[in-house]
Amino acid sequence: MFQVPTKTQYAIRALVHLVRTKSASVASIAEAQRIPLKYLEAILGQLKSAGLVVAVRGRSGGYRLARDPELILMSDVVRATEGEITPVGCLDDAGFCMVSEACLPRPFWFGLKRVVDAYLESVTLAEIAEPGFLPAPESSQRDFVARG
Amino acid sequence: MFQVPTKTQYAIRALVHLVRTKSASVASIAEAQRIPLKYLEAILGQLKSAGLVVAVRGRSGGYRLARDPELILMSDVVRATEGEITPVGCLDDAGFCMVSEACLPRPFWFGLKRVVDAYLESVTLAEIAEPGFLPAPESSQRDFVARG
DNA sequence: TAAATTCCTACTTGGTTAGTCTGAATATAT
DNA sequence: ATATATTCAGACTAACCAAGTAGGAATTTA
Repeated sequence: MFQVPTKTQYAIRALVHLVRTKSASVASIAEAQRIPLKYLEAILGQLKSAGLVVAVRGRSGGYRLARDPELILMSDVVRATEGEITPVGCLDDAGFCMVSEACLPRPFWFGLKRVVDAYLESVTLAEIAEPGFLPAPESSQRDFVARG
Repeated sequence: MFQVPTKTQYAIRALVHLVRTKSASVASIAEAQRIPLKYLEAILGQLKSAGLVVAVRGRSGGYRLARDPELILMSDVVRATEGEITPVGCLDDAGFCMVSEACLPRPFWFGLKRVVDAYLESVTLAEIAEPGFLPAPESSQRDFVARG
């Protein structure tokens, strides 16, 4: 569960690379990060469409970040490669599950979405690119749900 | 991203059903929860292997919870249907990504795993089966990561 | 002994992910 | 100018996995 697609992993690695090199061609990123060249081309295209990177075409062109990495949230990146986070369909559509007990689980899924979203919004690209970044040792998630 | 497989959704719905009915046949659960019969059979088999439910074979048999729903964590359920939560392969194997900057993102993924795990462990089946269950309105996830 | 049930194994099917291929458009270095 | 290095675009393919089916065997009770 929660297997993150390689596309997103590649995207993040590429962006981290750009944090450190300022500017780089697809080929150089692909080699340094061992990402299939043509695949990475497509991925950077998506990141460009999402406004996270800027491309310079032609000889001695390449990619660079569209803004400071402190201003790029990981939620931005994930949204760029995969769209919104919706653990379960019934968070959008209001079909069967609204009616019966079948959708008692709905608030639970919604809580999961909130927790994941909050985490992704709490981390910036700049932080990831910094070698010292570490998750905190201990804390209970318990406070993030209220009982009815 | 984070699309939860229907198998897991079905598993949870089935378990919630068992919280409320005490005991039920696959057929009755399948009908009430609109889950494909044969598929649900397989799913309940997994839940049984995981020790979450108990089966009674033969006529007037069925399934019931193996223990009180207060003692069943949602992490138990998810683990039963999908195994461990590993957003990214390199959280297990220590290959390429350990070496170079390629795996600067690793702590980030680890943090995600921790956040999700913590949430799933913070909610019990009993709570989900209760109509009043609701995620809390506001709180920052920021406290769950430390900067290096 | 018939009916209702769990259990087991194999199969099918559709969609998604991951990646390739070919080549066009564009800009620069020389 | 022209060769070269790059981004860009779209179709295509292969492999995998989720989702669900099919058929029947094993088991227990009414």
